[in-house]
Amino acid sequence: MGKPSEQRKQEIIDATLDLAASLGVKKVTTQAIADHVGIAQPTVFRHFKTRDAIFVAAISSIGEGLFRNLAAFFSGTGPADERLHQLVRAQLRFISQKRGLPRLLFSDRLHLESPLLKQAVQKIMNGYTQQVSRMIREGQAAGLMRQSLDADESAWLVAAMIQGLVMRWSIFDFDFDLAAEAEPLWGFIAAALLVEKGG
Amino acid sequence: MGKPSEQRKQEIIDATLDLAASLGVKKVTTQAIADHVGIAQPTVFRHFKTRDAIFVAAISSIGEGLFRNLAAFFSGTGPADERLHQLVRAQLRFISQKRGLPRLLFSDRLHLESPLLKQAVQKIMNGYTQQVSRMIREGQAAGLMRQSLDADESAWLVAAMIQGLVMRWSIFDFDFDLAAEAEPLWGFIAAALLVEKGG
DNA sequence: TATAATTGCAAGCAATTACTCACTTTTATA
DNA sequence: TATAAAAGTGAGTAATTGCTTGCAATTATA
Repeated sequence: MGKPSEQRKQEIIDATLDLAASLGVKKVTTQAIADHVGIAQPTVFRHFKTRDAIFVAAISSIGEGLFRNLAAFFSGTGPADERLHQLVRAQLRFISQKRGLPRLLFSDRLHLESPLLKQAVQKIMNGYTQQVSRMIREGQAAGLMRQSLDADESAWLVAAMIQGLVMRWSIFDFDFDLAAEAEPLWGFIAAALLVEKGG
Repeated sequence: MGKPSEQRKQEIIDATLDLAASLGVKKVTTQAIADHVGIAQPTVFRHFKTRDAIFVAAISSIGEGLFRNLAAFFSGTGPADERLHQLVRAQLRFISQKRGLPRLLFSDRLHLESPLLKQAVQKIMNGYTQQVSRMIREGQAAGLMRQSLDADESAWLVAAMIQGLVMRWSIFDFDFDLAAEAEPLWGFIAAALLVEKGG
């Protein structure tokens, strides 16, 4: 034994997300993590100072993965509406493979207990909506999207829809195909944002 | 002492929601509830068999309050779009006074631990979207709303937007006026749902 | 007023769990 | 190969916390 720390850290993060997905955050004890990784429980604390630090690292890990996954659409060159459509699709596909995310996102650990964790999430959400807002302004500048809607507000609402969708997915125990919701979701967003194509 | 049980039950529910709003669900211990009500901790168990039963009762209490509050808009007589607008406004106003709600809704207690609590929430969500879906179909029948959008899907997405909004409100520590978000939210929903008024 | 049910409490149990400590083994490096 | 740092462990601790129990006070009712 005695793996390099970075590797073990990632194993611990992966175990945390796996366990959160299947058992819920509360049952992700340091013992459960250790068992899942195959190390002793005190060893977990060799790699993370506290249990909360593990959750923060897990959220950050997903956040980075998300941005890596969506970067192409944020800064692509095609028309803004098509890129937004693809963004929504890619995002739901990504999240549908990360069931641990809603479990962490909707945990009460997040919602008052751990300021650090909350800050990490706030940062991700702010970064995300800024990018979407920029895309909407591009769409407006290109005459593709309604001038009447405020870009920032609309970006927040698009984000809110996705969050609400993910929340329903989690509350209903992942019992529908999240990625498949991309099309009706885009139908709604397009109806709201895009200017009517005159016949 | 020795109040009638129904009164004490309500006091316990109110205390639970108060504490959840200010401290987060995890810190709502039976001891904290007892202190807040002004009774001894074991006395709590005279009125609720388990701690979870308290949360279920609290969620149900809010659910009933919500439907009581929105019933008029669900079954009103005016045009569907105006009623939906008012519904959104009333709903956000109602929720903005119930900060304990998102704390419970986004607690990990809900998200795998307590099937009863989850069922209670699923029931409320289903009932809500059914009503909204019906309103949208009325709007479509009256020629006010786009035929191209599926009423059920749209109802879920409207609900998702509100949930996402409430979630942001909670993550950002209630630091913006939730009720004031009703107008931009309606602007977006209206753009999506309503048929363009031909000039 | 006698009786039974309800509401109340102090004390404590049993289980959980994040985290520490003393110590050994492995890995890296000079 | 000698040495130090890193990674690992078994055993244990301290704190929390949902819930039980035995008993007293209150309330309702006959």
